[in-house]
Amino acid sequence: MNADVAGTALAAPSPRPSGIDGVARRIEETILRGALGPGDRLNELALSREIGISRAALREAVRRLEQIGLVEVVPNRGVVVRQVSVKDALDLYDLRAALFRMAARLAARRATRAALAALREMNQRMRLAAAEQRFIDYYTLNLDFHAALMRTAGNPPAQQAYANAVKSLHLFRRRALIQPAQLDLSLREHDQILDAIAAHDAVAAGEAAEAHVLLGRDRMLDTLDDGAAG
Amino acid sequence: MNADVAGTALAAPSPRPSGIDGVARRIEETILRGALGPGDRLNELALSREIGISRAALREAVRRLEQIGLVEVVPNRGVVVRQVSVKDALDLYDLRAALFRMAARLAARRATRAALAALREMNQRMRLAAAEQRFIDYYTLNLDFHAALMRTAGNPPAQQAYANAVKSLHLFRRRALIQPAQLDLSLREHDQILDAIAAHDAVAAGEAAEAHVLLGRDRMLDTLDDGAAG
DNA sequence: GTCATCACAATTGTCGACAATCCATCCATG
DNA sequence: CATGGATGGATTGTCGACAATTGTGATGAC
Repeated sequence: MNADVAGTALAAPSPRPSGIDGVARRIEETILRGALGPGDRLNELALSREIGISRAALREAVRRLEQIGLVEVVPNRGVVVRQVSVKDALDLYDLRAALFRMAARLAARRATRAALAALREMNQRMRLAAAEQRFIDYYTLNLDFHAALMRTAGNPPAQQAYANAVKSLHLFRRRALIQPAQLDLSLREHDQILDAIAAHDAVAAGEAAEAHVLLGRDRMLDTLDDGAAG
Repeated sequence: MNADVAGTALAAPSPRPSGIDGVARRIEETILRGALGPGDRLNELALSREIGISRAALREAVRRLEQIGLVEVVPNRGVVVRQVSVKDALDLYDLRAALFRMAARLAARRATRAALAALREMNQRMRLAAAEQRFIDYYTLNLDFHAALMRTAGNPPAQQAYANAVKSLHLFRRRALIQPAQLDLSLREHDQILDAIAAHDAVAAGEAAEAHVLLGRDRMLDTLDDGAAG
């Protein structure tokens, strides 16, 4: 995760959907998987050679990533993977809370029985993963659950804003370190959201969803304090 | 607002902050001011010649606009100014409502006396513009008021998401047609939001802000129905 | 020994040209 | 006359090269 590691970062043979979109997604995956960490610099020439495209195409892709918030562009000095401060992370949690509340409210009105069942099943799989201490699976399933709920809301711009916020939060250093005891809390909060949606209670669903994200923020802050204190 | 008008659309001598950012903003202004309307095609060669830059630079700028949601890119077929359907507009209103609620809640806790005073003054100027039937001024001031409140919340990613939603809504055909009688309602809703912020009542401020946007959505829908009926 | 100046290497910004694709038109054929 | 395919123009996709800027290291003056 040192600076200027572009030369070795992109070895993974992702299926590459051609075009700028595919290139952008490929760099995005590389950043999100941690091969390129916050603060790392993106050398345009090296990166383009690595991927096998021209600099012009690479630059177009990078502009998209800039708008998403994954990288910062300093004129005449290049692009670096964005550094997400604690303040930034808190802002992103607040944003996520607002969007998730909105989605839950809409889902309470719009969710089909099939969509609700799918959400319930995802939550069950999360519960299983937690019980078996498969924390990485739990983490992935958790992302999927939230994304699925956002999709159920049927509001594409909100869905995209939420997805962008999640991506930026990936760049926050001190994530992970989930404390197993807290997984049960989180799962029960999911149940509350789903129960409210099943009852078509938009207000309750919204409040539960908002609270869930904000409690997640608090749990993140706790691990931060622990890390600083111990 | 016909198709393929790129050749004459950008005559306005905007102050051009150099770099991709300036180019993107310039095209954005052109679209938002209506010189390029929804569905219009952007000819890369003509546009780049018009602005006085190369196609490569233009394409980088356009990629940003795509991520914002102002244009759609169809592979091998070019970019067109996005068409915002009624469904899209409703989604954007819902998104705005959620973000505006969040901002008002935060502002109730964070707003300084000076910021609140500034918001109050903007609202007064809106009242004056409404009284004098300067509807265009009113419209601009209204945008400024909302943007200022979002800024006061101190949450940059939310602020940007809100700004993007507003820009996309500009592309919605049937906006404008504000009915003067509704301006008073909107102004009083602003007062309610500001009163709640002044009282540091986050819950009331949030509810008032959310209601304000959703009522604005309803008012927009009314003019739509009128237009269809009459 | 410290600081200012200058030249060089590295990287980004910009550009024009070539290749690939799409669309409209025209022509041949049933 | 309708339909399918070929052809040409126009537009987008991609690329490599050149110009401009920045950072770095060496050199010299105080």
